[in-house]
Amino acid sequence: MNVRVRYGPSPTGEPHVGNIRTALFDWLLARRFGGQFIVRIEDTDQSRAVEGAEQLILDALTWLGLDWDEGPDVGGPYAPYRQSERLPMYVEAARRLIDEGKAYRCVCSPERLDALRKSQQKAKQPPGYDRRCRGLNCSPDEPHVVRLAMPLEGDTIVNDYLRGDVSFQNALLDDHVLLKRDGFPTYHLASVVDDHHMQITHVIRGEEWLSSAPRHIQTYAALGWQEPAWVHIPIIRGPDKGKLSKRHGATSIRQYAEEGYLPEALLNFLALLGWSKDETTTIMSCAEITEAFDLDGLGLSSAMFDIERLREMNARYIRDLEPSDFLRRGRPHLETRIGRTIADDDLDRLLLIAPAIQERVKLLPEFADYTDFFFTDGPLDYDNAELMGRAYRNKPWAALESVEASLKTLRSIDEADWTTPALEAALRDLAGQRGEKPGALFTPIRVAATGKRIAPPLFETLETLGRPVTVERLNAAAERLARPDD
RNA sequence: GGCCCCAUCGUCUAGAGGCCUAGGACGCCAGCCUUUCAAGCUGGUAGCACGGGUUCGAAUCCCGUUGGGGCCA
Repeated sequence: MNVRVRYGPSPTGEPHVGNIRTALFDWLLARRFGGQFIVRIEDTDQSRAVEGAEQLILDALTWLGLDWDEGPDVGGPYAPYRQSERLPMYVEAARRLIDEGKAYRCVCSPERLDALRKSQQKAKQPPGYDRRCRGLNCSPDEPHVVRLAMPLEGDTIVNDYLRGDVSFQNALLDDHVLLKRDGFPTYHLASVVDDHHMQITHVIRGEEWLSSAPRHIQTYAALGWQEPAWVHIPIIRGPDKGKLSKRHGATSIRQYAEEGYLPEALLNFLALLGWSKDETTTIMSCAEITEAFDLDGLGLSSAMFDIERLREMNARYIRDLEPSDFLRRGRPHLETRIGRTIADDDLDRLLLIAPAIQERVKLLPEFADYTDFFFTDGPLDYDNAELMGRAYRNKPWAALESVEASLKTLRSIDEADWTTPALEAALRDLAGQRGEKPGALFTPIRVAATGKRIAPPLFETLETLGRPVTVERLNAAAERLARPDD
């Protein structure tokens, strides 16, 4: 199967999950069948253009691992890949259509169009241009738009790849604008002209375009071109059930990156929104998805974006990371927390405890919560209530006694024996001797060592922290208990 | 309002006439494990929107209703 697909973002802002999923399906189809994935910037609406947006779009694709074969930055055989740089092609197409009587200039003023719309509204008639200029051969010297002369009767059949034939009555479609007053094309013209010239085989786009597909099909017909395969994929819905949009829950890709989602997790999640491999598989690498991807696996009903599911999938991906890889991905968040950079060697101290942390972290920034105390020099920030825990609640003297016992035990362990198994054996033994539950003994140690009630497993933590720091922090805790809060 | 699309657990989905006593995943609930928090393990909860057909047989095909969504305004 020959496949050439394009992703046509408008540089009006950052891409969000809704439109990046379209890019993903484009990319998957291209990679699966050895075709080309093309990025084409659709910047014909000058008023909505946002400075720098194009780069943000490319960055988002790169972050997700979606590489492109042709595009505005890398060029390609059908360059340029920005619509604003392809204006002559649209003008030429429009001119040809006018010459052949398939399109016409329309000099109707915006005011007239406005009045027309209002009167139609009042008369409860279907809105649309009344074709007043059709057949009038308006002068090219006056300000004008170019409209397509749509068929007046009959039906236009959209052969949608997923839905089959969808038929629209031509009588209900008006003569839409191809070229605007400023000489820029509308989406309707530009996408058709470009898709044809760029030899696009499959137009994959959101279902919201299905109702304008007949216009595109008529444009292809008027130009005498062969139409591509139409693949209208279901819309992604937000929590309010409506189309996911910037106003309603659509988060930019960059934001997901900042919140600590892994690109591979987001990719897996997005692929499963509307597509499935089989009855049981949910966790798939990008390579596995690519290998299994097929348009026939796409569903027809719109899916809701369930952030909770994404979170869990992300947690799963984090757990499955190689520990050293995990540390490197978490590092920036830790550095932000402690306000300084961490060298590789220093980071690798955490290798021992990394797997335990991976089990706990759902979003990358949480990495800092489980590791910042390893890199803190001064006194830890916690209060005595935390230190005493449930077992010693309101009993500072008992807590002090416990901490001192732990200290004594820990001091008895040599630097050379300062390992997780030895620490665990010694402290469990101590709990047994004292006849108390392990939890009662361990809680003050944990808080003293980490400054937190919720922390990674204790013994690995102490080993990683090292003997001197552990002893120092327990000493500090003992002092605090001896000197009650003011 | 007109046109169009869609319809399986709360969510994502499997299912293309008998393999369905409707499967999986996330969530949720319970239990186990347990040094906090997690993870893990075991079990459980929950769905074919409704009504008509077609058929020996329908989640699966057809029609209608209802509901949701999209586009145009």
